[in-house]
Amino acid sequence: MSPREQLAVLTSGIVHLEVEAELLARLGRGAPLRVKAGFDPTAPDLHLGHTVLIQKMRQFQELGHEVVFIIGDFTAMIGDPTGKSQTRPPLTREQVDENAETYKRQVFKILDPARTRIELNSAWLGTLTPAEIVQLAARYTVQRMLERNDFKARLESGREIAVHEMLYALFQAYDSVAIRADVELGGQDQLWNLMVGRDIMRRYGLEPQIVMTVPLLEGTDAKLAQGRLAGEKMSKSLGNYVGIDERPEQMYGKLMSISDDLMWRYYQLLSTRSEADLAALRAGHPMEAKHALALEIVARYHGADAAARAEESFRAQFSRRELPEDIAEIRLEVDKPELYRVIARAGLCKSGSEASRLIEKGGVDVDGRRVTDPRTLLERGRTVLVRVGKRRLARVIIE
RNA sequence: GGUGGGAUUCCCGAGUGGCCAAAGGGAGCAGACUGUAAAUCUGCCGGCUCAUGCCUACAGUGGUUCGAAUCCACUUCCCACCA
Repeated sequence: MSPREQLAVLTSGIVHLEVEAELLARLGRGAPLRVKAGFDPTAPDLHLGHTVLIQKMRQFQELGHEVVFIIGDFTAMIGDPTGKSQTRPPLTREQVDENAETYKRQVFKILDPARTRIELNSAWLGTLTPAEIVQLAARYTVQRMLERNDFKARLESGREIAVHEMLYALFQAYDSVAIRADVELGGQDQLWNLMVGRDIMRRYGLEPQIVMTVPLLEGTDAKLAQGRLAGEKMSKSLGNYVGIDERPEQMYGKLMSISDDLMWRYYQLLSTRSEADLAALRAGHPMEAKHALALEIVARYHGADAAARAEESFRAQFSRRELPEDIAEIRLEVDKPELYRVIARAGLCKSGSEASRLIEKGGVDVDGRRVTDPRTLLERGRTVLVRVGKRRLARVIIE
C-alpha cells in the first residue's frame, strides 16, 4: 500500500495527529514503524473502550508495522496526576506480573502476537541513576509543565502540585526515548502527555515521535440529551462497560440494550463495516442494525459460532419470550413456604421485604402465573418455576 | 498557626428538639408502553419471626432532655479565607 493510502487508513477516526507531514514522510521510507502505546497495569480487564485504541494498533500491524505495548509498572507507582485517586495502593511485583499476563491474553484477541512486543517500563526506568533522572528533568521546563490544564488550574486555585506528579510525564516520555518510538498512540485525554514525549525525544537528539489520539468511547448508558449524545466514558468503576472477556450472551445482551443513538457511535468507533454497509443498515430497522452490531462485536472476541448462538438465545429469550435453557435449580428447606420467603432465601431478592414489595406490584410469577399475595404458600416436594422481574429465574423445590 | 464552614441513607443533597427511616434529584428495581430498546408514565427504594410492633441508621465518643440527625463537650477527617 502506498504511503498516501496507508495514511488514509491510519488517520480514519482519530481525534488528533501531530504531524501529518512527518507521518507521511516516515511511511515513505518503507521501513516498519515502531508504534508505542502505554497501559496502566492496575485495571486488568479490558473493555470495548480500550479496544478503540487497540484496533488502531492493529491497523498499523496489518500495514506491516510493529507495535510496542508498554505496561507502566514503574509509572503506576507514581500515579497519573489526574487528582482522582491519589492514594492508590502500590502494586506488588506479583500483581503486576499477573495483570500483565491478563493483558496479554486479552490484547491478543485483537493484536497479532508476531508483530507485538510487550515491555515493562521498569526495565529501563527502574535502573536510571539519580544523575540520569536529573539529566532527564533538565530537558524540560517548569513553564512547559504548567501548560497542562490540570496543573494550571491547581496553581491558580492554590491547590498543591507534588513534584513527583510532574515527573510522571517525564518518565512516560522517557519510555519513548528508551524504545525509539516512531509513533505514540493514546486516548484523547492523553494528548498532553504524549506531546511531552515528543519534546523530550527531540531533546535527546532523537527524531520526535508522531502523536496520534483516538476518541474516548462512551459507556453503555450514554444517551441522547438535547440533541447530543451525552455520557461518561466507558469504565469499569462506573459499571457502564462491556468487557472483552465477558460471556458471549452477556456481551450480546449489553450491546442490545444501548440506545439507538449510541449504537451509531459504536458503529463508528468499533465496527469495521464499510460505508455502503452502514448506509444499508441506516435504511433498515434500527433493531436489526443493533443485532448486526452485537453479532459483529461478539464474533470478534468469541468467534462466529459463539456469536450466532448468543444471538439465537437472545432472540429466543427476549424476542420470542421463551425460557432460557439453563435455569438454576434450587433446593430449599423453609419452615413456612410462603412465596416471599422462598424468593428471598433462593437469592432472587436481597431481602424478604423487597420480595414482598415486588410480589404485590405484580413483578413475580410462579409457573407462568402472576401471584400478588406475598404469603401464598408453595407446595412442598414439587418443582416450581419462579420468575422475578424479567431476568431473574429459578426452578425451586421446597423440601 | 489563626478564623470560619462542613461530615446525612448507594451517590448528590434538604433537614436546626417531637409530625424523621429522614424532602428533592440521580442511580437501581418492578409495572405499563416497546424493538429485553431509548424516551415517557406509574410505583418501590434499611432490615425483621408482616407488626398500626421491633431493630439498625444522620462521622466517633460522651452528655443535656420525657424525647436529638437537630443542643453541649471532646475526638477524627475534609474545605474556605487569613498568616
